[in-house]
Order: sequence, then structure tokens, then C-alpha cells
Amino acid sequence: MLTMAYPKHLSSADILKTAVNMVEYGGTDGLSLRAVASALGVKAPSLYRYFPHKEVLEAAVAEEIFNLMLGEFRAASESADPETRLRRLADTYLRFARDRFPLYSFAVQSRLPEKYSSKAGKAVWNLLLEAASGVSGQPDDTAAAVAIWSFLHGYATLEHFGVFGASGPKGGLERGVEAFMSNFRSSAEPVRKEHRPRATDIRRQKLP
Amino acid sequence: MLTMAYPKHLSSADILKTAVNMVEYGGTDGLSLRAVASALGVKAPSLYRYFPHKEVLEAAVAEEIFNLMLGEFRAASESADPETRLRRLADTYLRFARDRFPLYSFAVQSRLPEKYSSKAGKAVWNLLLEAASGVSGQPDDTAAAVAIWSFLHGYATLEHFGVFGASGPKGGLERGVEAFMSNFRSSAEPVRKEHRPRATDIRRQKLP
DNA sequence: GTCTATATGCGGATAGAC
DNA sequence: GTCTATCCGCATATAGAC
Repeated sequence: MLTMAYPKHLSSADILKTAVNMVEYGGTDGLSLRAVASALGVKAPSLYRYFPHKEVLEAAVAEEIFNLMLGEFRAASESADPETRLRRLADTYLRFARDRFPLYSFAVQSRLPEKYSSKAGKAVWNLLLEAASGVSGQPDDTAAAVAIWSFLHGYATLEHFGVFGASGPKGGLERGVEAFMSNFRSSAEPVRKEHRPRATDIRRQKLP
Repeated sequence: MLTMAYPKHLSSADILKTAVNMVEYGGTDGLSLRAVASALGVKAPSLYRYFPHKEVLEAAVAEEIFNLMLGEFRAASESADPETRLRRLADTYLRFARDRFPLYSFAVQSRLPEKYSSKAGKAVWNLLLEAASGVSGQPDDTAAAVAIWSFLHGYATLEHFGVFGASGPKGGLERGVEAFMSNFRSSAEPVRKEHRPRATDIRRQKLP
């Protein structure tokens, strides 16, 4: 088949998948077109048939990562009890950020132009917003969601960079979660059922 | 003076100072030996007379940044009232992180080998630890310090990367600070003077 | 003490052959 | 559709001249 000396065997989906892998195992700034191409057994210029330039690929990678997060977060958000839902979501969020930090970091800190704004990223935010609002009893409690989100992001990041040192965080995670749960609860109607599970489900765990 | 055709006009201090400037205005990964040398009117190889390789310069830069932070934080830590002290420290921390994000980010996320471990960085941590412990009434309350530190770092970072979107954080900062203050207070003796200033002093401000 | 010249390595992107 | 070849830029670091 001489006419197929260069048969098509690339696709946008394959490139995207490989690129996500490069970020996960090559570090947040480990995404290079040469490396992606090499992993696919082709040369870098070939990728330009599918992505006009790197930025477009980066936006697609970020979106894909947010979709990965979304899949796990949705499962965690299924609990009926508001407080359990928020605790499980926080647990899952932290687990993703810890175990797949390069992916997490790439998505959250991707400062891409507005035109690449992420649908999945917004969906993740909405899950957090609803979960926090569910505990506080205030609809669209942005302040509550921003507060606990900041805490989770900061904890995961400082932990990743080894800032807590040899002594470790020493219960700082549980302390923070309890502080927010208590604060959110106090925004809700003062009389509630005594359903207040401990924070013991939030521990360092590995993804399966 | 033919024997001084290449007179000395570099010093470790000058190089360090310039390097810190490059990070502040050139971005977290904007530290290149070429750029530093160019700003000093020399060529890159000249720097090797003062720093054996880049990593040593990076460690010096991180230490210098922590010292800058330390200077501001010490001033904020002078209040006699524990709660005011923690609020002012949090305010100052956030202001530094916001207004000089590249510097802040470089120092906090510098993952340098253990042998470069920062004295000033530890001093910053100790200020936070003492301030948080002062409010909670528990000596060396690591959990409390870790919790509020995570929150401040996360908030500053998410804000910097524009993650809160057009709607903005909508009081998420004040909400978080209050949640922690309340939590810390409850660890202390239950009866306290009614000295509970509002969180209104924590606002976006520019450094002078 | 600083220089030029150079080695080696990375990266994105394009033109034009096959 | 993929290739080779190339241009451009960036970087750290070293050898040896002045």
C-alpha cells in the first residue's frame, strides 16, 4: 500500500489522553509537544494537524482533568445528609489533590484566556457550593464555599510542598474541617437533629 | 590602570538583591542567571564567581524573601491582645501574599534540598504558631496554626489565579477567619472578655 | 574578575518534501 | 498525515583568554 506510507493513526482524543498522562507523571510543567509526540510514536509537527498550538491543547487538558475530578466528586455528593455530603466531598477533594497533585495543580492553576473557560470547572465549583450551602442552610452560600475551598486547597498544597515539616500537620486538617462545620451549622436553623459525625473519615488515604 | 581592565563591581549581595527583583517582577519561574547578569550589566558566567550554581542562589533568594515576610509579620505580631494579634497577622500575611505573589509563591513553594532549610521560614512559622496558640489558649497548638495557615494560603492562591470568577469571593475571607476565631476561642477558657473585633479589618489593601 | 566562545540541553513553531 | 530540516528562542554550565 504505497499510497498509505503515512497512514493516519493519530486522533485528538489520543493526543489529549497522552497529554494528560504527561502532566500526571511529568509534573505540572512537564507538558511538551515533543514529549507527547514521542510517547505516541510520532514527531512533534504531526500534532499541529489536530491542535493549532499548544495553548489549545492545554485548555483541553485542563477540561479533561476537571472532568476526572467531577466524576469522583459526583459520587461523593450523593449522600442525603448535608453534613455527610460535605464531609465526603471534602475528603474526596483532598484525596484527589494529594494523590494526583500535578493533575490537580495544573487544572486549578491553569490561567488560560477567558475563551477557554471550563465547563467542568464550573460544575466542580457548583458541587462545592451546593454542599456547603446544604450545611449552612443558606442557598448559594458563596462565602461558605469559598472559605472551605480555600482551606482544602491550601492544606493540600502546603502538604505537597512539605511545608509542615517533620512534625507534620498534627490534626490541622480535622481542626479546620470542624471549624467550618461548626460555623456553617450555626448559620442554619439553631435546632437540628444531633447528627454530627466525627471528622475521622478524613484521613490520608490512597486512591484505589 | 591596565591591571584593572575588569574591575570588581559585583558582590553576592548585589546579585541576591537583583535576583529577588527578578522573581518579584519576572514571575515565579523568571529567575535566570542570564537575566540577573544582564540587569547587573555583566554576563552570566561572571555570577559563578559568587554562586557555585543556581540552586545556591535560589536558596539565598528564598531565605531573603522569608526575611522580608518576617519583617512585616513581626510588626503585626506586637499587639497585646491575642485575638487582635492573630487578626493582624492574618491580615498582613494575606496582604504580602496578594501584593507580592511571585515572591510569596517562590518562597513557600521552593522545594529545595534539606541542606538549604530556611531559618527565616521557620521563624515565620513560629509567629503563626504563637499567634494561633494565643487565641486557643493551648500552648504549641500546631493544629490551629496549620488550619488557619492552610486557609490563608489557599485563599491567596485561588484569588491570584482568578478561580473565584466574576462573582468574586463574596465574603469568603471574613467567613473563614471568623470560623477559625470562633473555633480557637472555644478551645480557650469558656469565659472571656467580650473583646471580639469584627473581621472588617481584613480587606483587599495595597502595600504603601 | 570578567570576558568570549562553546557545549549541551530544553522548548514552540513553520516550510516544504513524500 | 507524517515526515525531515530548520529557525528561533530559552536555559545552565565550563574552558580558557585577557
